[in-house]
Amino acid sequence: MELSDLQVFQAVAAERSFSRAATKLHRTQPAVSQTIRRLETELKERLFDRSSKNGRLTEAGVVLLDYAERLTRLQSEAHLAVRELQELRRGRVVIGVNEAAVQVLLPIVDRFRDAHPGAQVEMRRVHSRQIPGEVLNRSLDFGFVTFEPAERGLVSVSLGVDELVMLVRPGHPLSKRRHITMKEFGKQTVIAHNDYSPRREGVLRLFEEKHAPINIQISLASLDGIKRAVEMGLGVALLPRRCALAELARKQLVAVRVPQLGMPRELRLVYRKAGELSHAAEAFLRAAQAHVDGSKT
Amino acid sequence: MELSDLQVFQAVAAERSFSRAATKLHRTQPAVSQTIRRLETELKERLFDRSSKNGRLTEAGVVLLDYAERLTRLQSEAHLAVRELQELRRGRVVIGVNEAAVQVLLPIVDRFRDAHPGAQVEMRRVHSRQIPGEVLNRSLDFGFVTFEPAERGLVSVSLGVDELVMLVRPGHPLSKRRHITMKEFGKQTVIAHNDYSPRREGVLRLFEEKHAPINIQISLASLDGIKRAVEMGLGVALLPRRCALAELARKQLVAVRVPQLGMPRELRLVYRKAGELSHAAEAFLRAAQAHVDGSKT
DNA sequence: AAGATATAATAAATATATTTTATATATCAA
DNA sequence: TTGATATATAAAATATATTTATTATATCTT
Repeated sequence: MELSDLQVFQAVAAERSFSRAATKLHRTQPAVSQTIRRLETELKERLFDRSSKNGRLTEAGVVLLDYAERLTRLQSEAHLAVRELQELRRGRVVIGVNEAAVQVLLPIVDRFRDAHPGAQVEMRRVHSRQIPGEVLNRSLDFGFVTFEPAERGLVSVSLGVDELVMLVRPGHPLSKRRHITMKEFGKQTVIAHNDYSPRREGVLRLFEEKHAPINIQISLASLDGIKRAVEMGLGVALLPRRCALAELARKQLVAVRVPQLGMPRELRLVYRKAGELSHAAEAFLRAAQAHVDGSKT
Repeated sequence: MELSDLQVFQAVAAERSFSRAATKLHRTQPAVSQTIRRLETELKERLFDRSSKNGRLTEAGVVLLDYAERLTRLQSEAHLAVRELQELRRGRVVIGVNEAAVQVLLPIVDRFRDAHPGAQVEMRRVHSRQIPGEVLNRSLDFGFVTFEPAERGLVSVSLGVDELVMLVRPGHPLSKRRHITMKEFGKQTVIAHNDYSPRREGVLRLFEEKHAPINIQISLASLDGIKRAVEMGLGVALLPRRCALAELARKQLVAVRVPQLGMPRELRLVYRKAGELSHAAEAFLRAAQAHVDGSKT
């Protein structure tokens, strides 16, 4: 009694016909007949009642069918179980991030790779606006955003809070200050990103309302360029603290808060609601959770 | 993935060695190697860790071993279930009877249950007319009838002969008689069933022809009611002897033959022609046969 | 009741798998 | 390193399963 035999048996039982089962299984009718006969001789029992036209199961056939179903189900479960293992090991997590996110995510990625060395992590540059859509359509497993997406079917967890801070070089006159006002910031030479975003517009408008219009004198295309320019003393920048975590730790740059701005922003990891995640993705989520929990304490 | 492959896999896991497993399975070592490799390529996953000498299972191997055990256990359960069916430790016989049959069948059922305590017997109330059809369409395994059904595909065996007798209470004036005439019966107060049947009509007509019309003064809906009424001396009844076997044995009632009626009726068990019966049904048939043979002697 | 049609069983030929035999390679211990 | 043990690989032999062609059987029609 082999699983393949039982599958043939199931097909015959389902189709109520040897020949229909044969075509369904891409075999010939005699092959099916033989398989059934093999089972029957092994069990010393007829499985189908040949006397009636419509392939009716005998009592023994009914009993065996039940077991056949349980056996084939268990077999596919076994396959699945091994696949799941593989997915964790070979699996791949794709995260959509914007430039500013990398430094926040790196410790999580590190923790995840530690636990699952075989798994791959890809961090893909995606504009924040597009992230929810791409997570939903499965182009991404995760997205890193600073807002709570409205799309249903998405969930998000907070990875902490961030705020806009003024970045200056260590020797800068304001570098010893704990915080400054918006007016003070307005007087600075500002180095900024040169792309458009609604949030950026919002910030600029906020400064205008406070009669402290920002004086953007240098605009660059990359976050890294901005930071290097600030380090060189070409001016100051207003960026989320998370964008310069590494430089702040190394004291290459100093962050000065601008409390008036009052724009603390939550960093969120968004993903499809549970049950729709790959095993690798779930493991990544656990790593993220562990990281958040670890940071809190 | 076949059950035989999994059994090889289990042997290797148990022996922690390909070659020891091979000797245990009465195969050669390469055969075992191939089987394992077959499984591994199917699952795209190694099952044993070849790097260490002692055949250690990989993570996937551990997972598969669990399923292999469940699968082989289920397989032997399937075998066992069919065996049990064959040995009649399971199985079920459904018999269609009318009210009058129960007393005749009970000793057969008793004998059958004695031999096969695990088997179930269901006696279902079915109208005589419907019995042949229900036996043919397998709603019933057996039917108890008093005629030989014409349907092809059906066979029947006689369980003996029965006749209509007059039932009276022990103290009744006629209770000591061996037999009476129809005329004598015509003078009695008769308690009868109140439903219609062609046979009943035939009997009534017969009495009229003999100028001894029956005087039905009480008619009841149940066989039991009739017998109780006779016991109470309300009248006499004309019923097949089999209907009152128990009461006759206990001498609660007395049967007096009416030879003129001359309507001995064969009691028959009908069933589908051989080869289409379940093991339980065949065993029941054997019990019936044995009962008939036993009664004759 | 006879013939048509569908379905399953059988037998021989072919194809496919599995096992063995023989040999190679790797690992571990001394 | 060698020698011992264990697993892998390759080719031939064997066994098993599938197909093709045919026959048997049953069911349905008329």
